[in-house]
Amino acid sequence: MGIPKAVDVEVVEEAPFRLRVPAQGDMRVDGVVFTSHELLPDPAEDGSLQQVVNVATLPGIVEASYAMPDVHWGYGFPIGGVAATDVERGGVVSPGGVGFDISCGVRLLTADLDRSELPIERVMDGLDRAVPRGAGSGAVWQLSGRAELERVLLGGSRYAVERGHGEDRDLERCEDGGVLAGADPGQVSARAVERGLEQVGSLGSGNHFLEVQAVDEVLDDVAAAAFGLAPGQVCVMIHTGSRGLGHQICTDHVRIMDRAMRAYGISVPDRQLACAPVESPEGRAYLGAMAAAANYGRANRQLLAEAASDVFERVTGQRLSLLYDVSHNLAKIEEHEIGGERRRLCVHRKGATRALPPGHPDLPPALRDAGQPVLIPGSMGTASYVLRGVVGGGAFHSTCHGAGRVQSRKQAARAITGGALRKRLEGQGIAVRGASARGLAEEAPEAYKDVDAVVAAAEGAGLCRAVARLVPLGVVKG
DNA sequence: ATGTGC
Repeated sequence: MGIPKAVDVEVVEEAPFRLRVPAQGDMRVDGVVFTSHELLPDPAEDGSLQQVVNVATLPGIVEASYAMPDVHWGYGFPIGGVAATDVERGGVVSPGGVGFDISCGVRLLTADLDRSELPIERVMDGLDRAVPRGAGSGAVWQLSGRAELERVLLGGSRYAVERGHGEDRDLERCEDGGVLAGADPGQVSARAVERGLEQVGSLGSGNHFLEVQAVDEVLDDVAAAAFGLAPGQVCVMIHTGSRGLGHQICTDHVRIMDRAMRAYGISVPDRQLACAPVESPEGRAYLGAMAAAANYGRANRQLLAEAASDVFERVTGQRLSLLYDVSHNLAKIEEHEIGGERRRLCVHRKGATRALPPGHPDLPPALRDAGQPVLIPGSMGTASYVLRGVVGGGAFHSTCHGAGRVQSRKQAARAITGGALRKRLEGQGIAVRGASARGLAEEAPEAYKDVDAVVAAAEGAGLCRAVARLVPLGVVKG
């Protein structure tokens, strides 16, 4: 990606955890970063602030080019970036604003068990056998061919439930009821299909994981009760996405848009911001393929959750119950008020989570009073969080998605060996299963920001409220 | 993130 452009931008701390970059040059709106100077990555090593500036030049962008407290350098857009464009006023959609792992997200399940009564080693041994992971193929489901894959692309978690992998209640506990509308399998290339056939129900690698966790601390009694969370309670968190299929779709459509941009008279400061009007053949094609990948990612998490639940039933006699499933890499068409008018916007969230406030009509009745659960996976061996949306929030009802990297994978692998890290985790009482030594080292906690500080910043910025802090008991990694 | 990389 090269060396970051030396940024010479004015950054104004206008409120605690709210830095503003006033529009200058080609910027159509200001940049707003919900963080402190301490959490902001060093511009000499990380290009994310420049990327916030670049995104502000996109046609049709409204309000501001936003970034969350876990912001860091990504492909075109920063990871932690939120940007909305006005569909009826030439607004664009950009695959770089979603990222390569389309619909990467998190699912949290609860067990009716206290950590003191959990036979963790036996559960971990069961999960070790039941959870396909690592690069390449190997998955819970074997699909018969393109026709069946298309049902996954159109149906998401709903199709998995129809096939007996879960129950109807699960769908109420998924963003969009488990299936994103508008999927168009016709826009998914043969190569993406080929990669997707053998990966439905697989974790992948990198920062993806399945963790057995316990509630360490309840921070909002009322919301925690509504979410079914109590101190000491055992939970399972699954963090994964759309695997090779989503990656291939992003690759394909970046190329298509890179070629098409000129015809629409669009110029961007970075080719990685390749984009096209939402209402153009290329824009619609991408959004159709993206929705297909989103549904693939949801079916993926549904199948892994069922596999984990089967293990819990065998070992403890209890199945798991779905608290919620969120995506943190997606562009969605949503209505928001801009300058006193309801507008149709294309909201890109890349490494950012939708966080609907209490009372929002899109929430299921059981969650409507408390607000949308927001699931924040911490880095390996550190805490994770459950947050909730708040009235008044900001950035089109969005908040952070995780700790956010501060070291590259290469830097992290240089700093520690996988073996040493495994020993350290086991010394902390965290069971580790099936991780490659290299993969483990790349995910060392010191390669990430402090998740407690990120959550404090998101709360301090008024984007969300913390509901519970979770700590890991065991981790399954690719 | 990714059948991991100029």
